[in-house]
Parts: sequence; structure tokens; C-alpha cells
Amino acid sequence: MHTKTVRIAQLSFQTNNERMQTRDEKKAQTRKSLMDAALALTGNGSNFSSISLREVAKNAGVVPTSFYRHFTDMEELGLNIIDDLGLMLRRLMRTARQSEGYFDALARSSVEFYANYVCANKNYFFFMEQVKTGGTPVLRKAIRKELKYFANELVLDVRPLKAFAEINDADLDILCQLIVDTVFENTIDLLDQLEENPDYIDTYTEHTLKKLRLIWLGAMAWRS
Amino acid sequence: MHTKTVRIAQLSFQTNNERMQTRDEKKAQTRKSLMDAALALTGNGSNFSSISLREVAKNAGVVPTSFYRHFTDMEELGLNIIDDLGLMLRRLMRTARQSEGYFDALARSSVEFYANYVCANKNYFFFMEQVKTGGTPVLRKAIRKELKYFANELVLDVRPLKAFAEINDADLDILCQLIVDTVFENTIDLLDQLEENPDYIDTYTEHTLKKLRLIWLGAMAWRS
DNA sequence: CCTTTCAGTCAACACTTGTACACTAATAAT
DNA sequence: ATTATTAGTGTACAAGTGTTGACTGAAAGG
Repeated sequence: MHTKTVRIAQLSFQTNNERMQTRDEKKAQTRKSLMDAALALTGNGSNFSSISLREVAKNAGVVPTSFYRHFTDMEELGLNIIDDLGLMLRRLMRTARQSEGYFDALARSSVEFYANYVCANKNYFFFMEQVKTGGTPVLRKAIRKELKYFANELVLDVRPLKAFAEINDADLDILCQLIVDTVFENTIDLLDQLEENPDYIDTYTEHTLKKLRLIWLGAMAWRS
Repeated sequence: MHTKTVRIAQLSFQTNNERMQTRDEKKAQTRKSLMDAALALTGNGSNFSSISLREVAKNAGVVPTSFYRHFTDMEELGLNIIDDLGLMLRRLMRTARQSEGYFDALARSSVEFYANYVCANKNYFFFMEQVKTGGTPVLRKAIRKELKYFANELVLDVRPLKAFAEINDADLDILCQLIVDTVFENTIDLLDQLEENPDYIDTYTEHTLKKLRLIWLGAMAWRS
């Protein structure tokens, strides 16, 4: 009855708050709810591999059996989160590239930007750090693939720089992997400390910056 | 009956295989069984925070309730494993220090030694990598404390080196943390790949070595 | 020798877990 | 308008979970 009214409303004009939704839209929505619920739980101290299907369903406001309409498994849920995470990282990369001073990787602003991005996507990074070493082998592999992509993109960006002319391709791969690892490595510290000590973001930025500068110095002196 | 025989045996002479055990010895033994069981499970693909008390007890050949005679919690078990892990790391450090060419951190032999040590203590390192980012906050903190100790020891070793004369204490701390992180970072890769591809140990060694040399170059050029 | 201590056992509990199955109601397709 | 599809519900069950309390038997202490 009520829905019928809404339906008419949709046909005539779009109501924003309680707008009509197609079946696919609604499905996509609860699917997102499930993924968000899982992310929220991991971001709240639980370990992804120890949270239950039922817990996720409950937090998503859905009955447990409904979970199966979207994922066969918690692992599949995890893989889908990793897909989203990949998108997020690409967005990060794209935004960073557009910013001025990007090619000055040693600029404080770059690291600061990353740190803020982490804070803005706390749950994703929590999930990532957690699953990177603590997830099932399948999930670990998936995460590492994303990180590898990240490192490869970095290679493309710095390959043309004449400062690195003396570094061959294989070594440049390793260098970029080192850079990426260094940035991501202490992200978990940042996330942990952040809750009780918001100023830690400065410490993190400063420390990471020094490490990157040191690596940079090494790279300039490197002869393959 | 049978035990009485053994008891007499102990009084007269020590039998090695089925020797008499004091109550404390036996307790320490099953305690170790529990810890080993947990380590074995984590080393076998399970996540520490998702293995159950009962599972551990079963694998240790002990009834679940017996667990409580040793630990109140799985988390306490974890903390005790971390204590052992700390000992293991100290042993690693000590042995490394005694070896010649230790102060030539860029020697292939050093990294190779570490890699072999990892393989020999597979479960411990698996546990460490897993809990470092995936454990409960308490466990994470405990692991990081151990790693910090490791880095601090490294500081003591390299502080006297004249190559680092230009680096002040604060920066040297950061440098050593970077070195330690770099070594530990890809240990999980080593552990993962090892099973299917035993030659990966060479790849790991070579890559890590290059990273360390690069950092080294950077450190030599560094002016605080 | 007798008594105390205590690591390990056994049985039972109240829950939570993943999953199967039948069902509903609203959307999509005809 | 009728039918088919399907996201989400409800019920049910077997298996596993952490924890309790009372019990046992051998070692430790007197």
C-alpha cells in the first residue's frame, strides 16, 4: 500500500530520503552493509578471521542466512573487501599524483597526505594491516597483489627521473617495494596510537619522512 | 604398580627414556605442550586469534579444563609465547654477534644466517608476523616491544661505528628501526613461499641484501 | 606413615557457531 | 494480469565453544 504510493512518487518525481529502489539496488545496498559491518568489526579490535558470519549479519541488520545471498563464505567477503581496498588505494595514488610536489616524494606534504588518508579510511587500513600477515593464505596473497600493484605504479612514476638513471629495472623494483613497505609498515602504529594520542600523526610523519629521505639518499648513490 | 618400579629405579640410577619426573617438571612439560600446540596450529595456517582453547588442549593431548592450570586465557598463552619468542630473538642476536663479519651487515652471510634461522624457527616467526598486526592490542604491543628491544640492541652495536658519526642519536634510532623493519617485513613472504619453492630463500636473501645496502648507502650520506 | 597439595579428568552447562530447508512478499518478466 | 524470480525471514539442528564444579590419584611435605 505505502510502497505503491512511493512507486507512483518515483514515476512522477524522485524523493531523496525514501526513494524507490530496484531489487538490484537494494541487494547492492545490503551487500555493502555486510562489508561495512565486517570492516567496522575489524576496525574495532576484533580480528577478521575470528569474527563470525552471524556477527557480521547482525551488525548489518540482517538475518544470518541472508548472508549467503551475497557471499558463500567469510573468505569471499574478505576478497570483496580487498577489491574495494584496491580501488581505495588507486584513488589515493591518483589524488597524490595530481597534487603538486608529488615528485618531490620527500616533501612533508606527501607523507602528511598519506597519514590523513589513513585516518580517513581507518577501517580499510586496519583490515589491510591485519590481513596482510594474519589472514588466510588466499587473503594474504590478495592483499600482497594490491601492494605489488602499488609498488609497480610507483616504478612507472620514478623510472623517468634522471636521479635514478643509474638504477636498472630490477633494482628499481626492489627500491620501490622498499619505499612502499616503509610507508605501510608503521601504519598500524599510527592507527593504534591515534586513538589515545592524536598528535602521533606528526611523529609518524616525521619518522617516515626521515626514513624515506634516507632511502632516497641511498638510491641516489646506488649504481646497479 | 609400574610407576613404583620406576620410582625405585630413579632412586638407584637415572633411566633416560622413561625417567622419573617431579611434579614441577611434569607441569612444565605439559605447559610447553600447550604452547607448542598453539604454535603448531598457527604455523599450520590457522590464525592465533581464531584457534580455540579446546583445540589447543586437544593437540597438546590434554583435557580442555586442564588448560586453566597453566593459563587463564588464550591471550595469556600468547603473552607467554611472546616471552619465549623474545628469548629466541636474543639467541639470534647473540649468535649473530659471535659470527665473524657481523659488523659487515652487508655481508651476504648475515642475511643468509637470518633466513636460515627463520626456517629453523618457522612457527615462532609465523606467530610473530601474524600477531604483530593481527593480534589483540595487548599482544600487538608485546610483540612490538620485543622488536623495539631488537632495534635498540642494534643501536648499541652500530653507534660506535665511525661511518655513522654524522648521525645523531635520535636519527640512529630511526635508522635501526628501519633496518629491523626491512629485515622482518618480508619474512612472511619467505615463510609462505618456502613450502612450495625452497629456492625462494635465495631470492629473499638477495632482495633483502640489496635493500640493506641501499639503506647503508643512505646512512653514510646522512647528515643529521 | 599420614596428610596435604594439586595437575589432570570427567560430566554438565549455557551459548554461539555454520548451514539446511521451507516460506514470504515484493519485484521483474512474460 | 499472471507467472517466475529472488532477497530476506524464521525455524531447526548438530557441532563446537568457554567455564563451572566435584572428583582422582600420585607426588610433596610433615
